[in-house]
Amino acid sequence: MARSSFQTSEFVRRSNKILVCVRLHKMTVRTRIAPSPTGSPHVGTAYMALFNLAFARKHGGKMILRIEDTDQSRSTKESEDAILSSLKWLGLCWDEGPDCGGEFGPYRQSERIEIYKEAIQKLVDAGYAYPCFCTAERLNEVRKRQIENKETPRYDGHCLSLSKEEIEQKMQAGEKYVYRLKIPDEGACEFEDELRGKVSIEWSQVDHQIIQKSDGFPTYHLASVVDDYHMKISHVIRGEEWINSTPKHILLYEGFGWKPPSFAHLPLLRNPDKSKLSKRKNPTSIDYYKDAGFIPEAVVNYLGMMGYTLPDQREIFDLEEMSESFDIKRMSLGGPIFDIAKLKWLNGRYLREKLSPDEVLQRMLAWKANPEFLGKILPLALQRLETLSDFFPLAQFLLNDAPEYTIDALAGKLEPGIPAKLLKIAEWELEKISSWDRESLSSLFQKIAETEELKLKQILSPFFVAISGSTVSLPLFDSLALLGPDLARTRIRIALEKLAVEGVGLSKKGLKKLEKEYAQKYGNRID
RNA sequence: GCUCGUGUGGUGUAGUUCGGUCCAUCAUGUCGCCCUCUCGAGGCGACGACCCGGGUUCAAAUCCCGGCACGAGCACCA
Repeated sequence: MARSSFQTSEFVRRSNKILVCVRLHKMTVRTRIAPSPTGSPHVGTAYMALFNLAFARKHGGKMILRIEDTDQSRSTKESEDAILSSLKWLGLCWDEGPDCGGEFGPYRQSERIEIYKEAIQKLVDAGYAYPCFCTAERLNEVRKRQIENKETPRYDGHCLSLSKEEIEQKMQAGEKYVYRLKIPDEGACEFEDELRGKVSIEWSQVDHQIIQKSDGFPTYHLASVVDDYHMKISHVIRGEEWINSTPKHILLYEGFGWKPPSFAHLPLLRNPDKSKLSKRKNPTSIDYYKDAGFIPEAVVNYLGMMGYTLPDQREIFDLEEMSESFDIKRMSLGGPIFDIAKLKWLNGRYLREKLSPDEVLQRMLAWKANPEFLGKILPLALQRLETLSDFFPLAQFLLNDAPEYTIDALAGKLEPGIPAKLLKIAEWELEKISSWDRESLSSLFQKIAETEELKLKQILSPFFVAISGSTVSLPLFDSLALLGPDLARTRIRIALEKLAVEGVGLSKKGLKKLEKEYAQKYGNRID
């Protein structure tokens, strides 16, 4: 009896060991998120991070964070820092990354340039890539003609016919060039998507993608494939927006002679009008949700229920609970609409069910009810105080999500249409400022006043209302500075929407006209 | 425009793999009622959906075909 049970357990032990070996050897799950540090931390990044994490955790694997900063003109260190700290705030933590290192670093693409150079040479040698000397003018012309002929715009392979001598000559002459991926002339690329099954895309639809820019930096496609391979990524879980370029990636793996990872393309978060979530229509910055008083647990929980349900349909869960039973096949494929009303409900439940009153108090203190923040408001309010009790009513708009006001207050005494125009211009101009402080904000509005040939005082009234809810309030520029870019922008957007529903906003035509006028007076927009 | 992807109430979803147990689940939202000093929270209830048209079948949300709608991609951006 004792002996046989010993044998049994010995057998189980041994076969477990074998199983574990097989898993470790073949199946070590490694997923990644690869944000590009070109703006404020996006909820979509958090969404992808959450599912990559849940998948990795479920399979006892790791998630890697890699910074994709190959666009040197747009990438900033501030943005990188902001993204890392926002993800940390949410509690979505990575096992390897630029801040904590790891076995397969560096984790910032700008620090891996040599690896890509070598990789591209390998591709050229293998006949998968070639140099291209075409000018932007020629490319534009080709594209124009193709669109006229209703074809998918695509490089025509012009430089493919260059001889070795011609190439050498051009390079020696110092002509600018890029490297392109050579796409097969016919057939289709078929690949397996973990969620959607077989996907087939004709090669004729795929462009001869530039894989190295003329500044010597690789593009996303090349860099991410090379890094995913070197970082031993087993499962690429990313947004649906990448499906159409997956053939390029598969071809790159083939060119290198590497085995591609599995791919899973998740649906994209949507605006209420079903378009891809964008800051024009919805707050997309993680910082907005933090500033507006949401707590990280609720935000993560909410993102988790976008497209996913636990097997028992429970709605309140954390990352750990989600990971335990996580099955990527349970994802819904329709793009979920990011519904702030439901997020608020969920956040409320966390506040009253998951946290104790004392914990809620601590959160509030850490959030804005602290000496530092209130201390910054006080100097602005002081001249306006007669009693201590005057303070909070004055400061209210700096502590709440958004103020309330009437459309009449917003429209003010300005001519109809002017408030909307000013708000829109400011929205665009605010995208351009490099640092969000009193000085920059002040000069921004001075500039608008000058350009629009109005007095500063005149243009400011709609902003006072949009930001504070009243024309009688604390100084605007200081208030904006304290509010931060995300809350401020959202308030301007809300004001614009209010004007639009009242019929005194910008019509489609008006907006087009304003866009042109803006480009002329203020230069190009950044979106 | 071309290509790919996706379609269950206003919104998030279960059910679709292997057709019946689905005159379709749960939640949110809106409205109403109860509780309560008000409001809120909580409880209860109502409203509201299988994109459309064919086909297969005794039986279709589920399988097949054809439409339609929506989204994404089509950059020296990622």
